[in-house]
Amino acid sequence: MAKKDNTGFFEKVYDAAREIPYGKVSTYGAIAAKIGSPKAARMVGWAMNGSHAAFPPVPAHRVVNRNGLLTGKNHFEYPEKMEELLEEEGIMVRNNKIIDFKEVLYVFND
DNA sequence: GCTATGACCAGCA
DNA sequence: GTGCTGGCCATAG
Repeated sequence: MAKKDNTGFFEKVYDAAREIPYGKVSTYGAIAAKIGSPKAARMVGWAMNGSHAAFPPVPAHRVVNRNGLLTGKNHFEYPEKMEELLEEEGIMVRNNKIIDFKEVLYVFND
């Protein structure tokens, strides 16, 4: 808390995404649940759609779907950019999917 | 104010 | 086990 009123839902998503530490990933549902809307997972994805305009930058490459699949890789500068970033952080990616997903999955603390 | 969309999730055939 | 449909919340037009 101790946070001023953000622009809205979007800023909350950005803030949650920035909470993800290096070498870790998270899911849309987890972020949505953290901000108080476990059903707004879709909105989370859409929020990330404008994450490129957010500052500080949001590590959207650390945000994947429930299956650990790089669903939003298509929205990056180029599709393989997401995989590169993940592998750069020590996260193994195979066929657009994160290996040992549960091991690199970051859990938010309330 | 209503309709359409969105990088999802869960249930059902 | 795989594929698809519905629902869910919030923003933009």
